Amino acid sequence: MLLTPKWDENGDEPQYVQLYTFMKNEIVAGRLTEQTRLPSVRKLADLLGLSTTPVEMAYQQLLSEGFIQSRPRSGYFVEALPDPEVKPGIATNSEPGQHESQPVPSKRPLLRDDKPYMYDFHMSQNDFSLFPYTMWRRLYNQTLRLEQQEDLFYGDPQGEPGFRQQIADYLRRYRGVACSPDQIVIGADQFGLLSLVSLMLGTTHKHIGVENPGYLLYANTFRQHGYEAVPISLEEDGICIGELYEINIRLVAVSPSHQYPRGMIMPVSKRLQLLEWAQTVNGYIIEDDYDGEFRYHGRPIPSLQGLVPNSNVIYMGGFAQVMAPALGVWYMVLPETLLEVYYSLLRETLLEQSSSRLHQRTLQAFMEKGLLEKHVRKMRNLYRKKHDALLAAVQKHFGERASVIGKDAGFHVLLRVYSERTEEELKQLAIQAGVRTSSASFTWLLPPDTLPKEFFLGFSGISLEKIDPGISVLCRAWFGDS
Amino acid sequence: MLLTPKWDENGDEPQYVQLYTFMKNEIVAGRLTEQTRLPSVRKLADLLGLSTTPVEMAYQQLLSEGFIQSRPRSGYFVEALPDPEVKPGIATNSEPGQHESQPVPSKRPLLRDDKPYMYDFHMSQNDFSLFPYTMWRRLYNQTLRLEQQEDLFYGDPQGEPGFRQQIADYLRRYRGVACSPDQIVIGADQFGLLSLVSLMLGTTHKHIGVENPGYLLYANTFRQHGYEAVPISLEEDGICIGELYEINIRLVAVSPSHQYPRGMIMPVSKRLQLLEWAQTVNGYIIEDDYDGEFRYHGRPIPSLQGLVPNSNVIYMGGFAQVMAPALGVWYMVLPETLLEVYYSLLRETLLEQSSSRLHQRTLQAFMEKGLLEKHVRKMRNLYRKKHDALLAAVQKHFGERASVIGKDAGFHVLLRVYSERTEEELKQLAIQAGVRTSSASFTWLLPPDTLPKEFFLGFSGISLEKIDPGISVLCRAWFGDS
DNA sequence: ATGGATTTGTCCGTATGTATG
DNA sequence: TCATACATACGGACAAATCCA
Repeated sequence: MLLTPKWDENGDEPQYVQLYTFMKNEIVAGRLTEQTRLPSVRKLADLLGLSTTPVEMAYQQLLSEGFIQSRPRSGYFVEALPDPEVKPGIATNSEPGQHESQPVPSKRPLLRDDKPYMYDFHMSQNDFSLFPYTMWRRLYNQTLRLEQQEDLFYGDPQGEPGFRQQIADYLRRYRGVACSPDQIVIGADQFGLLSLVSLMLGTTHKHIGVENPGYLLYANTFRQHGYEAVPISLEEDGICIGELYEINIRLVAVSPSHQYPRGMIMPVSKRLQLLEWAQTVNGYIIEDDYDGEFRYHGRPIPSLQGLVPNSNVIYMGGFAQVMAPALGVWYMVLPETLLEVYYSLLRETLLEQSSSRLHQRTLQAFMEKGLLEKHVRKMRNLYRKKHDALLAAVQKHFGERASVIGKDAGFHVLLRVYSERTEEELKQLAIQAGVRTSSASFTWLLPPDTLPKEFFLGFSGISLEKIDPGISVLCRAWFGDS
Repeated sequence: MLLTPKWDENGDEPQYVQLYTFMKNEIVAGRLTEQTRLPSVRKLADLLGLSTTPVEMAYQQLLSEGFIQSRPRSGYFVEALPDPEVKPGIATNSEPGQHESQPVPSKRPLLRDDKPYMYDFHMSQNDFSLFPYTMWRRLYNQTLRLEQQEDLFYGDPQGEPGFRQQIADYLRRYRGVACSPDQIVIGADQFGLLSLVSLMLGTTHKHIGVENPGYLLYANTFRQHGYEAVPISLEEDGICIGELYEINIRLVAVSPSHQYPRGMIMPVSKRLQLLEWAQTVNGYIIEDDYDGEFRYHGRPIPSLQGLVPNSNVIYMGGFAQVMAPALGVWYMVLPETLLEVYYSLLRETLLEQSSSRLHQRTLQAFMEKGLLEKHVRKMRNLYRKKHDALLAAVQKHFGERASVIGKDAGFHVLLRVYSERTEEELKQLAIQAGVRTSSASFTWLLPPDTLPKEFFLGFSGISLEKIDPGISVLCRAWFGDS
């Protein structure tokens, strides 16, 4: 609109004439509409790299021809177009291609189902009612100061050192992770961190074992980087170690503390077997611990990573669940054996840190004041209430017609429904009743012959009061009046 | 520290004894230092999933043995360790592995040269003295509100729609880029965005042409994803089109508006030839426009992308230069023909947005108020002053002994030095004189037989007053008293 | 709401290249 | 060849309007 793509540098047309013609066309074509303020003489001159004179002359010309109006010391404004009846040529000309600058309706496919539901049991929402808004604002504002100008520049590509120190301390205390700050790598998203892992490990074997069913991000991400994703069966106590030995892989992703989506805990005996497998094949284990802090009854489950010192475990965590996804702060803990590989990747690629330095510093301050610990406890208590309410509601309304899988932790349970209806029928009935609950079938990388009818019931996002009525409505939709 | 990795679940040791032993060891080993406050009885019990009783018993035991001290209604605090002379066993034992929680000196290689220099002509610093601190804080605080809780959740994986609209408008006006918001993809870093491009285009040809010399990030990133990076010669007016036809490639990365590092502008004729090449081989052009806003004399150079409608150009830009790198907001503009590929990548991989949603929203508000335009002009004026001062200083001190390459735009110029000394000597002399100026030799993917002695002189980061003395010092270091 | 900083239309002195006499 | 006039462009200056703390 303002920056004319073509400009006759030293040709015959004087600059002010070119400018005048360009702006006249913009107005006639309707791209500059009535009452629109033109850029000030000085601004446009500056933008175009000219002196004010040609701009002024162009504006004067437009002014004298009545295309624009001058409000002294306020600006130039586009006049209403001359009446079409008087100049029919312009009117017909301006019809087809007008308003090119209007937003075009998006052709992008809907990736998230954002329809409003009366009862939203989405599998992993957050409840932000307890988010420490004022404290976060205060700490952010303290981070962003003139006196600390350098904090606005690029930070450590691995993540802010002080922040990594805080995370190392936190992980040691609350998740039993044994690591130094040097082993921690910050990133803005899971995909990015996993991509780094795939680059670090991809020189030899390009296979990754994943839990089936499980969190599909691992399979998807590594596939994008040329890996083959091998589904590994899930037993009652976690991934099947036997299969790991049968197949020629050296990398596996697991969620031992709270399996996604089925919620099982891998017992210590199996954990030791898994670590032994990694040592035997000289391979690596990716430990997904995205909800490790959120265990509601019984003892928290320490990480696999800290069970045996210096084991080949890559631990993945982040602040999306404990704080907010919008901050964009995730991390991973690399085993010592991968540090050199990581450093050479840094050197070769000149990687920048993707996670905002300001948010890293703010989180660091938040943790240094011991506020994270406090906030996690608050959130856990809140989610525990919801969790308990959900279980009570399911028991009350469904009784023997459904059973709950994977309780006591995380942000959802699975509801196994004993119904004659097909999964698709159940889905539709839920939608019609205004209840959001997605089927767990998409978590299978390789679906079994008969899919169990299991549905996600997320409890973290929905408000406490809506849980019981929501479950009641869902039960009635599926089983008629109860 | 607090969460014991090993816990004898139902073994012989009572819980309080395990806890007592654990904490005693922590204190003796020095991991819990004097005057550190222990977690409160209730908190620790909650954390461990126990009742308060065993925790209280453990603390009582520690108290009675003098390891900790109780301050009623205040907390338990670690006492000073018993005197080593009295208990020599502990002292000797605590020497080697003590203070495990202390920050370990990093083994990571120095990636950025962060030594303090008296005169810092780093090639691409920012001057944050004019950063709109208060306005940014205000807008950020307005973005982060209880009433807009949802903004804390995951956002649109492509980037916030309203923000993309603002970027589209901005690019059209100030860079001559023609695009709809649908074509814009937000990301937190260049590497991540380029990785997406490499995944989108990597199904067929895995080759990328890059300017030689040029910005090595393109070669490095695509190499990591299995591409071969082919150096293409640089002519006086930009990349050599002839070579593109000779080699079997279908992807090239260029910086037409201000070539990095040599600062040349690709003339319109060559731009059209380049676009024609892309059409002929059915390939793509990556246009790097990271400093397109910063042209100091003469007219701004409109983007290659907007020269011909619907051309196969991927435009790359970001807010690191115009605002601050620490925000972590970059973007690219995809051609229409790549949108479907991008969408299926989104669907398959379940990509999350990496750039912080809060910063996107804040930037959006900033742009909606027209403040970005204002800020860019301010920064450009500031950098122009520095640019002009640098050129004057070089002329004044070096005279005929050096010439300047690539002026009038960006954040650096190249100084070609006519000296008998080797590059390494010049480097060392500059360092000894307290002047930071890196050689341009690293920008060659494939160095020529004789490397010209060219040095980066960045002017954006250094303060205006230091420019002339800095150049003076540098000249004297290299040529003796002048 | 109120004062100070910034922005804005307008005006003016000057410089340069070209055409004219 | 020289002086003059004109069109075009540059860089400031002024005072009112507007924005912002």
